[in-house]
Amino acid sequence: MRIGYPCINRTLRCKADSAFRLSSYTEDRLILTVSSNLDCLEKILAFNSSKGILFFRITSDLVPFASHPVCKFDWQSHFKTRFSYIGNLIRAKKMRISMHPDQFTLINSVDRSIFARSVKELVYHAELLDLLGLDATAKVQIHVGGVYKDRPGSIQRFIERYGSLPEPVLRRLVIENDEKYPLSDCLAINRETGIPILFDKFHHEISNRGEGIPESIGLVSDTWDAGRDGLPMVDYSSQMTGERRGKHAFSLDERDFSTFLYSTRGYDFDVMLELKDKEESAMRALRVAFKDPRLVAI
DNA sequence: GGCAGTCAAGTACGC
DNA sequence: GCGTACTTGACTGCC
Repeated sequence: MRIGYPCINRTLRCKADSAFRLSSYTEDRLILTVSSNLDCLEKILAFNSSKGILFFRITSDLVPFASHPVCKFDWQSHFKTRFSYIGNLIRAKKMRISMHPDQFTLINSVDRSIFARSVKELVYHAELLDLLGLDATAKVQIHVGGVYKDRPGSIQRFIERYGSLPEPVLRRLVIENDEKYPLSDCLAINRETGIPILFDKFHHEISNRGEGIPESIGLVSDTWDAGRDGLPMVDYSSQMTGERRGKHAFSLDERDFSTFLYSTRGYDFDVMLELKDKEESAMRALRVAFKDPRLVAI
């Protein structure tokens, strides 16, 4: 088990997700921004490694507009050495990496042009992880997509479109249960496609068909090929008290996390903490999990 | 230098 | 049909 957090580090005074407006796009601006983002990514990874945080989600903004038609620049070749260097660092420290394209990436959109743009976006994510030299255990997670007032039809469209995705995307893509498509739907999609399921504990608590947390972890674990995909990934958050249902908590609820660790003790997986205070919660989670035999030691 | 409007992309929901 | 949440900051133009 590795423990991690997504995209942003609040301790270090640097950002790996600096971006700029489309209207101010120039090749020079892109090079400057990506260069600075990569420097910061390296600093974050070094920080994480020193704290025993071995799981990290790299921001989709690392290369702004990478999948947009405005970007004609061969950033892949230009930054090849930098990517390779950072990838070596990740592998040397035995860190796990994921990425999460945002809500605009939709495999099952009824609009084919949205699907086409989504494929470009997925290819960008896969290329980035390829440039880092990471194997297929580095995953790209997405949601199943929209419902479009026809759940069975939208699931079927996902399955059909999935089959047409390029191989570099297929080897990394995983789906995540959410309010719209709970675990049972994801499992049905897995049976047709073989796509691994990333279990989101928080979304599962909001939308489920009565499956308990340990049972669910067991079910999703079977969708990951240990040799190729690595350990299952799990997104962890809890409800912010007194807020709208579905709002992520600001910080780790140590008691809830401790209960979660205990109840899932029969399974091994990597945990991504989706909490606002990022590395702060990750470091607290590591202290909570200190004696857990699953924890990967640094 | 500071302020406030605005920012690539989509869906779903409430009014 | 429109505004807003999702999620959040920070870019950018303007004073």
